[in-house]
Amino acid sequence: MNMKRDNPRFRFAPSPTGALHIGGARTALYNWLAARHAPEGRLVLRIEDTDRERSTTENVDQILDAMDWLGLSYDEGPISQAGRADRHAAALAQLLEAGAAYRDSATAKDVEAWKAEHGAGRGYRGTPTEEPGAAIRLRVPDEGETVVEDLIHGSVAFPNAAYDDFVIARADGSVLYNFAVAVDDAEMGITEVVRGDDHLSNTPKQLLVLEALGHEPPRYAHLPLLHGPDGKKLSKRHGAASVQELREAGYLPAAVRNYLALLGWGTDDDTTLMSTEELIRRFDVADVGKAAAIFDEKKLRWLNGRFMREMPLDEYTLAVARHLGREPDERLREACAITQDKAQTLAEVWPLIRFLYEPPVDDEKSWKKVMKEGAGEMLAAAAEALASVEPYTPEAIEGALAPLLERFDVKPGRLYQPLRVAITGTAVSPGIFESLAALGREATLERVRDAARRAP
RNA sequence: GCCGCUAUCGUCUAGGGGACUAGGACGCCGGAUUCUCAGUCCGGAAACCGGGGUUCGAAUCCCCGUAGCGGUACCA
Repeated sequence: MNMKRDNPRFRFAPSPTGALHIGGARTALYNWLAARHAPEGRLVLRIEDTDRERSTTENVDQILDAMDWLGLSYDEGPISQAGRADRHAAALAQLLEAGAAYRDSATAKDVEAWKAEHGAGRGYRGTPTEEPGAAIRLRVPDEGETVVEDLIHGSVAFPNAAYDDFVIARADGSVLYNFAVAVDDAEMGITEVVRGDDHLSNTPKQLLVLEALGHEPPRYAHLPLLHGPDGKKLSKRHGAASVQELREAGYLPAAVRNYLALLGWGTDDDTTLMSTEELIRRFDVADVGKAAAIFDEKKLRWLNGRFMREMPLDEYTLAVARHLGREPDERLREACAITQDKAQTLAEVWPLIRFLYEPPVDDEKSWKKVMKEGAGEMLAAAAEALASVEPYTPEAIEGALAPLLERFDVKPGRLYQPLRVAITGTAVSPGIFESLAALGREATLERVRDAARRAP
């Protein structure tokens, strides 16, 4: 935030109607970065669960799990909005008492009829009633406009006349979103509201509630939305749409934070690769752009690869182990060592090291492609060389194999590709000398001799 | 329909009246690294939505249009 407040209080307020998707994750990230950037910033997590039909505890757990995996901590909460019903009821009573809100038994059809009569541009104005089955509406002025001072969009004015006297509480007394949000933000001392652009048009309503209640409004920043590759709103159709899916796809939390931060926000010097510390240091909500961004997994993959390559081997091994659901032992560490500069996601590691754990399964296409006439003879010779090489290291192995190239008068690929297929079953693997060494002499000889017998 | 937001390479963006022959990154294409794939390095193609203004000068300011998106629920 550009204007420094002493103790800015941010909030992330997801509704638990599904898993935390990428757009929500970015909103959470921006709030977190801004809160951590400010000297005494605090972040409150509030669960907007006033829609009891769609809100489930499973979804709440998923959101908490996603926040945890992303490394986004919060200072207060999670606070259930539904759990604050008594506070909402009190605020409601206050407005009813003051005449700022009233009971109205109008149905959706009635509102429609009213508009047909008064014009589509006029907001609905109801008639107070004492009937029991009536909802509660807020009185909206007919004149003037409500102005949202937005950190990203500047001043945005909305004509009051265009807004209905909107329903703030159901007939049963339970409150609705725009009312609950305004009350909670005010009573929880929220000073900075950073949320998606889809709430910009809702903000005047919340401002009206705040004003009726006599509360100071928080500062607002509405973030541009995230879209899928087709330009439409992001959804399951677009591949990895939830945080959990990102994790399963093998992305690193730090890379996801970096990528998400860059979606809608950039640095003046075009820095792309940033540690989370640097993100916190440089992030400013006021610098966020105005246009919706498209989530492009290709760039995330690249960024993720960069993070994977820069990790210390132990950390990298641990990340791979957790992704595979294994214990990080010495064998895995060795396997990771020869793949670290090849994979872009954790999910790509296993196919590269699988041959160290399981017998090779011949990929027919690879076999046919590399096992040309004479391959069997070369493999047999290679086995012989490998049987006696000492020590059994990548360097020594290379030294023992190189003379065969001259002896058979072939290019390196003619020898190394058959060897690769012999030990891994496929034509793609980490470096051949590293792979032979990692496999170990015994297993190597067994596989190479077996291939030598079967090759032409 | 009404109210509102947005608009620079395919994508993320820099730029905020002259420094723009519009910069960077991903992706793409080509080359190098002669063990595969990847990685890495080098090079290349690629954009100011359209039309009017304002101004000596507009990607930048204003208006109109177009397109996309959001809101318009007793959803959040």
